[in-house]
Amino acid sequence: MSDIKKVSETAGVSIATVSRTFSSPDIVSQKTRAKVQKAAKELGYHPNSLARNFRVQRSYSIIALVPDMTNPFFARVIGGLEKAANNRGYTLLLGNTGHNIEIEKKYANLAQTSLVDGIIQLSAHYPLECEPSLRKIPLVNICECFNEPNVPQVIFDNVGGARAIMKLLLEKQHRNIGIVTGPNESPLNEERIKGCEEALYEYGIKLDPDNMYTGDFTFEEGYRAADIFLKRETKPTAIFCFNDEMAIGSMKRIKEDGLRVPHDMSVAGFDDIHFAAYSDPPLTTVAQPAEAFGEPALNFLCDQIDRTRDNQNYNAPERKILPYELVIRDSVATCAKN
Amino acid sequence: MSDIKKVSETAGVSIATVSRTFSSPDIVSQKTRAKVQKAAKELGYHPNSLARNFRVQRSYSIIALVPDMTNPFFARVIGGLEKAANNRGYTLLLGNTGHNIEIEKKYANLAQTSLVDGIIQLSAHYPLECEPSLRKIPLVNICECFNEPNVPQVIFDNVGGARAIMKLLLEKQHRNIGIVTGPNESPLNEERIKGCEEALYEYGIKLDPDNMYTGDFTFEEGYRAADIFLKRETKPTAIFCFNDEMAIGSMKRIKEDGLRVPHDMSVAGFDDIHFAAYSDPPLTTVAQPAEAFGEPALNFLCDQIDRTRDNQNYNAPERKILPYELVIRDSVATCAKN
DNA sequence: GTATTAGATGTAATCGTTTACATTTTATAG
DNA sequence: CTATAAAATGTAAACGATTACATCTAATAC
Repeated sequence: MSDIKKVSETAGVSIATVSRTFSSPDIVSQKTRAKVQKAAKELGYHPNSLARNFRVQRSYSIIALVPDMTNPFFARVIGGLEKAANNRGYTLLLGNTGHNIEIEKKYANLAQTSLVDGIIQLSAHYPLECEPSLRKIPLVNICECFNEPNVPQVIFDNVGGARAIMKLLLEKQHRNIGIVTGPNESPLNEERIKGCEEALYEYGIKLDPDNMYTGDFTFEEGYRAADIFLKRETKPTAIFCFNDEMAIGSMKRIKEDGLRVPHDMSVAGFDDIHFAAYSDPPLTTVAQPAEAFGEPALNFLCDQIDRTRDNQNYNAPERKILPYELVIRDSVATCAKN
Repeated sequence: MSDIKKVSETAGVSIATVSRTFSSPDIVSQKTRAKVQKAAKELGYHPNSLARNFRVQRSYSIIALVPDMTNPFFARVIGGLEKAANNRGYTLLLGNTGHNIEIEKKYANLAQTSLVDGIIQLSAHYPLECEPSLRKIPLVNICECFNEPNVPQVIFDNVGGARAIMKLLLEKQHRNIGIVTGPNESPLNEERIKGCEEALYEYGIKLDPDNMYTGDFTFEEGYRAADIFLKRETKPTAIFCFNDEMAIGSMKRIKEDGLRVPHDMSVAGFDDIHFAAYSDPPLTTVAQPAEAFGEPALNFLCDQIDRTRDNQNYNAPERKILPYELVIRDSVATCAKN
């Protein structure tokens, strides 16, 4: 590989000029710029980013800590992040943590060794092991959020979404609704439960813990939840799953009993994954604007990165809430029993 | 941020010793190592990877150029790549190209600026724009491959997989089989077509172009293909789609006509995405060992990286073929017509 | 014409490590 | 105990760019 020096020699200018024609072309004259570019082309020269990043002490890359890339929802979120990152001249690294806290630390460590300029955490816990006092690494939390001062969040309106779809079920006369939640710990889960409560409250109904099954967002758990509900003396007339995968799993189980969705039992999901339009029947669900996390997340993160470099003290923590959208397809019908 | 010098001062050793306790701890004595680690901890020191990578002239990261991360099959491939990369101390960057050749070039350019040590290309064309003579960048091609000398490939046994599932259909007495292919240009597509031909040949049947529909691997195109086949005077008794998404799209369309899968029409897919077990009916398909691409891909790539650094001339190009596996579920039945 | 200024280029220090080589310390053999 | 080898540590030169500052050139004003 040829370096800046070789180019400067064959172009007959100083290395500073070569550097400038690549990093701030506007301040070098037309004529010299042409000379340098010609020489660079001849020699097959490309500025060495390793050297550049080292010199300016930033990597122009950020990492997203994603619990499960295989999850279609996260895949969409990542798409949005990537686009937003590229718009700002950052490259996006992905850390697939598999919910494993050790792997997550390993990735977060890239920030401490200056390999990435900031972190976007998609799970609900603080990813760095260092003391709070040393927490100087730009970080934003999206999707599922922990509550830590100074960490900006961009979250989805989970309570609104859950409330809306629950109200839809209630409007369709369902009164015995099975709810398949995610794992207990997650705030996201609590918010969706809160949304359910609010909707039920409007109809004068209390949330019945017996009607709740704690799943884990997989097909398999949706299947299992339906299995349990179906074995009850008084089956629910509708099942609301906290994500689409579980809803599809539930439908599979329901259909195995010869029951029809939605005529015999309604099913609602959450997320609106691509597949939701192709399940049988197509799933009624609430759409999260997965791609929309990108822009605000990068706004927050770039702000922090710039502030950190300028040694400014941080502003008040910020938070952006993304709106939901109800997607009505064919898996919910008016309750037959009433 | 504290640097190596500060640590060396507070530990009372030279910077070389500090460097060594982090990069090759075995060659520094127990006692000094402890001193250094203590000092580092006190100061919150983490070695600056930017500096390190610059010094050793490698980034320990590689990039995978993936056409569509949202595609569940690629998501699995990426998972396997990531694991293999991590095992070798590399971090995996992802470039989501969206089939866009400009974006792809942009990502590939990271290699020319030394930001990544190598490239794993998941599509069937050469990603670098430089002259063949300058092609010194470690590169391996997986999944869908172009044929370029000196670029190792790891591919899936597409002809074997297609032949096997086609033979299954033929064994079940199907003689009029609709085939939904991917876009024409791709080698992968040609291979699967070849597999179909081979199976048909064994039964003395010629591949009939009229029974082929050129799709694009989306649900929507599968749906459209089935729509066309269903409108024929003599409908096929089975449809074989070159991926699961299209198969699921086909099933949706077939069921809309009140036809049952597989009793009235059989459907077979390709890939065995997670969803294939949860479609209605569960899909008979051929499993590609998506995660298995990772290991051989990284073997090839690391070989190249090391050879390039040692200035060795390249070996003969290599190629690894991954075996298929038939996954028999409920979407294929014996042909009713015969 | 000269004085003044803006624009273009050059010089050289610097970023934080690694590592070849030199030196010192420690262990082993006699 | 000394001689020798091995192990541990130190010294200092890289790696390839950026950039503050100095210098030179060209443009403008008078």
